[in-house]
Amino acid sequence: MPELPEVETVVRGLREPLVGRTILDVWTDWPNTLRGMPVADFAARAHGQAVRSIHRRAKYIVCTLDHDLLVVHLKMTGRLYVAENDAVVEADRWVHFRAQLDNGQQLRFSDARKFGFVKLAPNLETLAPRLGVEPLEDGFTPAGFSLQLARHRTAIKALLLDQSIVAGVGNIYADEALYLARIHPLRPANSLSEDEAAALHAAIRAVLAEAIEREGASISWYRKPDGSRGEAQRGFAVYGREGEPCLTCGTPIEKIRMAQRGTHFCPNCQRKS
DNA sequence: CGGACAACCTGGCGGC
DNA sequence: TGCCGCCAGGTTGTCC
Repeated sequence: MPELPEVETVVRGLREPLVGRTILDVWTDWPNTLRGMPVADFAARAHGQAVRSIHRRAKYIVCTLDHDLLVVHLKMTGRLYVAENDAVVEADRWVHFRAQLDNGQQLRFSDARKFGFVKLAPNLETLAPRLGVEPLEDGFTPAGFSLQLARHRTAIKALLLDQSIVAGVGNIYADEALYLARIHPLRPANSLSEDEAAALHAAIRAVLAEAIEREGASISWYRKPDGSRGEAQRGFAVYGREGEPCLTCGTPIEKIRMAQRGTHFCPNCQRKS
């Protein structure tokens, strides 16, 4: 579910209720949510640590505690939110982790598919050693991106999904960015001209920034921490629009399978050559 | 290095 | 209604 804009929206929504709070205890009903750390060890280590700050790196939610990082990955169906101790919300149906806070509230992690995780770690590098550049930060430049593309002959869509190149782009925004840049998803990365690389660089930034403004895309599972839906799906030009007319030329949008992922594009606007 | 594919899991949906 | 197969926004590891 969540790609960079969704994770960013969650982080922004949790900052106010979470920063400054102290963790007292934790609970889980699905131990693998903690990926190997016994819940008793997790609880003992987290106990008494305050949340100093919260930020996003790629699709990871990173809470800086006094002595550790609390790292959450939502994967496909994860939701993270803060609720009053006795409050019952819809997402609780799939809740697998709770952290008791010092103010009568709880941080809850809900995850229908159980792909996501909550970990305590000294740093993010150990957990995710090869994350690429943040696409919305200054380090992401047209020239640098062009150099990266030149080093790979794999399909450009597959490269956009590779978190070690650009971190945070997922299946939806890869399709949307390629459409905006008018580049066919099957084009070998090293076949893009400098102009095309620059156009794709700009398109990645544009689709991500717009989706953040719309507070993420609620196609199925994603919700903001307050339980409401994002609106970014309203801006999609190709994702989920198979057979519908291209917004530019009217040609029906095609859906193909590549890198095991659904891939949407306009066969007229996005040429192979 | 790259591509294919399985694994991790469950829910929702379309088809019959 | 019920059952079945298929699909899903992510990441990692293995095999060839």
